[in-house]
Amino acid sequence: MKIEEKIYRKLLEVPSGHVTTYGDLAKAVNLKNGQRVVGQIMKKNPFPVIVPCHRVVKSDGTIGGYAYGSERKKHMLSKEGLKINNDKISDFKKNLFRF
DNA sequence: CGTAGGGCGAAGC
DNA sequence: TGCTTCGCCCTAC
Repeated sequence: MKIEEKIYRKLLEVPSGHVTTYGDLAKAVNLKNGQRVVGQIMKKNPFPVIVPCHRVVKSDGTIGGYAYGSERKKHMLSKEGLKINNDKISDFKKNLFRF
């Protein structure tokens, strides 16, 4: 199975209102330092509607990038119940989903 | 098949 | 505490 498929699968396990990080997601699919790959895959995301790529943030809790604009990403996250402070998630660790 | 690059990360200044 | 640099793995070209 391709690495990207695993990533999508894992990402789908993240419930609304929760987020994960690029690094954690990478580890979840057996990639030690695959953070960049995850980002790459998200960007190339063939199922943008199915896969909630906006629930993936950086390890420090900042929003990070988004193929359709980080603003959109922030908005969606806040709509899911997350509190965003400027570009960071206030209670990020609290809402962080662990596999 | 080789090279560049990425929605990052951790360490260094 | 905030910015810069280097490194990492995988995919796409």
